[in-house]
Amino acid sequence: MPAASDCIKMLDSETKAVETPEDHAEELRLWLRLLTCTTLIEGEVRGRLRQRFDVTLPRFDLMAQLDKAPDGMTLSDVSKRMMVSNGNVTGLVERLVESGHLDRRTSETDRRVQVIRLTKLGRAEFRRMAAEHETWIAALFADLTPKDVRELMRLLAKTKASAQKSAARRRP
Amino acid sequence: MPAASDCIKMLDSETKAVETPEDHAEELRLWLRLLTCTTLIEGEVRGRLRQRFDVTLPRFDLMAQLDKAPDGMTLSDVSKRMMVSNGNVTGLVERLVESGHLDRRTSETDRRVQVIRLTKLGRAEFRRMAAEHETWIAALFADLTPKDVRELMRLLAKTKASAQKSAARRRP
DNA sequence: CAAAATTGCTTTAAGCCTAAAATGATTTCC
DNA sequence: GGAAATCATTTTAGGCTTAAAGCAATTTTG
Repeated sequence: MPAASDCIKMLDSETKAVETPEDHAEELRLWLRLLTCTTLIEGEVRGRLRQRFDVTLPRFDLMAQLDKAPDGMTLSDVSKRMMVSNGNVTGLVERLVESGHLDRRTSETDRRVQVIRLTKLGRAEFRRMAAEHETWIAALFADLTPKDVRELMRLLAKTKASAQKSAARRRP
Repeated sequence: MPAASDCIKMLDSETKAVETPEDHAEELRLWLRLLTCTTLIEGEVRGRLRQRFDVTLPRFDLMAQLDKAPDGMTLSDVSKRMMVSNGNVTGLVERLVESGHLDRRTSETDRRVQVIRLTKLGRAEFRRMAAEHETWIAALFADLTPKDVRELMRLLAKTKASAQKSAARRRP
């Protein structure tokens, strides 16, 4: 019985627009599971950063971006990389400059642009946190074999590409 | 050269505590990719919910939980399911009761407990949104084959279990 | 039974986040 | 050269989020 109805559905979808709504329950379940995994790990990391270093996850993330860019980044760059809104970055940077972790200066060539860098203090603190952070992540993924990790990387790359394509179709 | 140092490292890790910090760059990259995928999809869903239905993602998520529980849930249940703080749920529920989507009543048997349900309006609106939501998710995952989906489900289940185990070790 | 602990929820303070509008600087294009 | 468009950032308004403290109601325990 299920096999038969499947066949009919497939035939329909190969010929013409299907009236019966397609079943996408599997994709939905996949999305919820993906979200659960991320929320779980993110919450754990957030809590540990607060406990151990009294720092928030967004601040850590921002410093991580800057650590990879010794020559600094513009706010727009950061915003794109972190996939958050522009206004969000403004506030985060404000607080991190205030606390002495970031250095912010206006570009010489374009007075619209702000370039931000880690200060010596900021870099030192970030490195200290990052080292520990890496062990937390390793522990959280500890039960995955190297093969699992590779396979997940591959499938998530495919997922990212698929999602980007779909998102781009609406925002060209 | 890299092979030799790998051997040394492996020997070390099989015999005694290693002085040299282990390399967990792969797990770190995996985590970042997982986070990217989730952020990407979540942002897309958030934007569409706002555009099409003028509703926020947290509200939609809360209604989704209640739609699966016709007899209602307590705030604690919701909080656990959604993996958010208690105080967060209080505010969300307040606004959804206000807008007529939720019904909230104090339990007969335990006056600490609040039971919330979808109203007729809430359920109708949610169903309408959920139907469309499902097609968005399907589109975002469209390039994955059924086999990819199955494999991702499996690996994410393993990831979730691993993360839960690791998280539980620190919060028993 | 009454003190102590737990449970369910709310409040508070601080910060995060978005979308949209506003501001100011730079380019583009007649 | 100057109007128009674009770009980088900030501001605004509203909502989300957390951790921690607080308040009742209930359960546990001596």
